[in-house]
Amino acid sequence: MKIAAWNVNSLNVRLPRLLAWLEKQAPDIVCLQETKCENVRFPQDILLDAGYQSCFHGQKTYNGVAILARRDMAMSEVGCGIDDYDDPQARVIAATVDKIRAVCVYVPNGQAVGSEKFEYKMQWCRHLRRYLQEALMQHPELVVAGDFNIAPDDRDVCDPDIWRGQILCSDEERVTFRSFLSLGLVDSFRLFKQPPNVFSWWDYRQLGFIKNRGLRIDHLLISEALRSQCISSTIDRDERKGEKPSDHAPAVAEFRDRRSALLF
DNA sequence: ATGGCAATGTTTCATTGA
Repeated sequence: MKIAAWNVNSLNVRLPRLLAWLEKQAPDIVCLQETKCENVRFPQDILLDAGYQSCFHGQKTYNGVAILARRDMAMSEVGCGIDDYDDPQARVIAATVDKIRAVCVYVPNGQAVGSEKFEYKMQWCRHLRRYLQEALMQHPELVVAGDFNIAPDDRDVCDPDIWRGQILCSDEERVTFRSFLSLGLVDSFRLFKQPPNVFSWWDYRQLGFIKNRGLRIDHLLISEALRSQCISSTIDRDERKGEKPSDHAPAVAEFRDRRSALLF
């Protein structure tokens, strides 16, 4: 079982690449961010033809999230947004897929430390934490997948000295990231020995990808109940190559086959 | 010191992203 998180930076533009990627990687669950796609325009039928059902929470121009699941899996309990938090921005969608609760998140960027958008990011994250705490109580097998817009520590930053204290890397954001983990979640990527300088986002400008000047800001956090089932967690760097890539590469976690386990 | 790329709609520029 493979679960992925991918900020596609416009589903409309990325659809050909998404379809090719689904066929190549055959993930079971995919959490998409920055679909920038209103619900009425969501390419539900095309994805169904490709073998995936979907739920989506979009808006015009900005943000937008969706969860894809293989058609033969059971998807239920779809929830949009954070409960008891009126957020005009479409940044969260959750669904239960074959007993796993998947929460797809697009954390605000924050623009600059101390800015109004930074305060929104911090407040938003406090609401997300409360929401995840509740979700964990109801669903022990939980995945929080998406674009967190936080590089958890210096290993996740191409040039820590340049980025120190900057947006995506500030202490306040890193404390916030750890506050998610303290709920009983773990960064699946760090469960495994990883090579250095693995990132999930590279600036389109200044040959950022060629020079590997990136950040690891896209994450798959998993609950304790899923930890022992997780067998790998990687970034599909190749997806950042070629024609019209997203500026983010997908994060993919693989889990031991659950179907046999369900028999007992 | 600034913008540099890409996507969107308010479209031939401004805004946003990270």
